[in-house]
Amino acid sequence: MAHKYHHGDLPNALRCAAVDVIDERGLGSFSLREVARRAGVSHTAPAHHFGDMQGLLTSLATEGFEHLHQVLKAAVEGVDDPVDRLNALGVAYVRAGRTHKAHAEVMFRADLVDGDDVDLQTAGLHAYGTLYDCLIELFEAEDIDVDIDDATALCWSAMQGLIVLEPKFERMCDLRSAPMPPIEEMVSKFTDFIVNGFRGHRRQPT
Amino acid sequence: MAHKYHHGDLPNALRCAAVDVIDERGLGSFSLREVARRAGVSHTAPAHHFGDMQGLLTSLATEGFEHLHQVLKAAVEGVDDPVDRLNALGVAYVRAGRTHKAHAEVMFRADLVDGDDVDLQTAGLHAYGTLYDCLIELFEAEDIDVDIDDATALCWSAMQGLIVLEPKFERMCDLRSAPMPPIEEMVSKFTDFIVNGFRGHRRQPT
DNA sequence: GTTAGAACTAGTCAATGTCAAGTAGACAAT
DNA sequence: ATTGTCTACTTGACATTGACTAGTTCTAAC
Repeated sequence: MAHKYHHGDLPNALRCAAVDVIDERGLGSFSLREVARRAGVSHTAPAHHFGDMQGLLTSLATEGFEHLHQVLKAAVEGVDDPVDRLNALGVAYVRAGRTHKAHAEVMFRADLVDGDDVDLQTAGLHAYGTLYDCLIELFEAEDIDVDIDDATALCWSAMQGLIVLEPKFERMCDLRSAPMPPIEEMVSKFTDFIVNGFRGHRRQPT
Repeated sequence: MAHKYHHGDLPNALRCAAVDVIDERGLGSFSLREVARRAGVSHTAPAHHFGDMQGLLTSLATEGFEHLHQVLKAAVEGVDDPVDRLNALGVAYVRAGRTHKAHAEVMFRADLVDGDDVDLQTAGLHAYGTLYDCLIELFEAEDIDVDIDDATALCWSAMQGLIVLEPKFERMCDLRSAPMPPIEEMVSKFTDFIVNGFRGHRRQPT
């Protein structure tokens, strides 16, 4: 027979199916049963592995953060200048949000995921750490006296806001029939402004 | 009898009920029927005024933007210094997000609202304009040469990101048992960094 | 008073998340 | 080989949901 009773790695298959469903129909009309259907299992199979819908989506969000962490690590590799590194992180971040739209949509949706999930937290912390470390290096290199947590928060907020608000910005540009610059360009501008802002807090002004 | 057949202003009553439902049960388990129940009308009454769920939520989002516009206008009133004005806008923005949590949750959810809705667009544009105008004044006052749309995008993104990511930041602080500063303080820090960043693009350096 | 139409209700339908109960296979102990 | 006990699933049922169709009730213009 074609189908084994034991699937092999159903949790992963369900995650993939979930990504497909979100990509095709959007999170608004996401359905556990549709996910099960695509994975070729019964409609209650997902519950067995993830408990409920929140469990599946939390697992997806965790996967998203883990992937983000990898992407961010890869982005700074081989880049020496701290500012370039920061910019590379920003670009990688928004690109990850684009290439993994389904994951990105879920990752910061407090109403859909279980924020207390330990795996989710550690995965998020790892991604956070990459940015955090990058800023430490930058501040040491340029002798900047800014609280790292504040700086990390600003950088992350700006990138996250950019991703969320991009459709709105695009509309604003359309209304004035001005073309919206590619998002990577926006990231570079943001990075430039923010780094400039940090430089206002140098210990010994040049 | 106590109830008139015609409600008087059912659309408004439904919006209020919707806010209550979102506040109490969250957007995840939001239900049109529950809204109707709370408003004391049949389960199909909302459809008559808003078409469908997306219609109701779009109306809520529009209301949110209109309120935000009022709040932002009020925040800058009587504040003369452009930087103080920008800071006041930021504080008002995050406070509006807190005091009107239900609206804020809906306003930027592309999957729940109809982005093509004209009322929603104009309401959003008005709120955007307040920030836009504030930055124009700032740049004129300080002779800064930065594209206003880029600047607006950065300010808005940072504030929006702060609201969305605040729970995450709080968790990061908890994990190191460091207290999270009040969000208004974060806004002021962000504003400071960002304005500093803009100042790096003065036409005639001081 | 009649009538047109707006405001709202009632009933129905397929679809969904979750729960309870059952079944199929793996695997170790006897 | 058989038993027993896991895990990995399935089947069936239930209440709830959004949306649709077809009515019903009230308002107001004439």
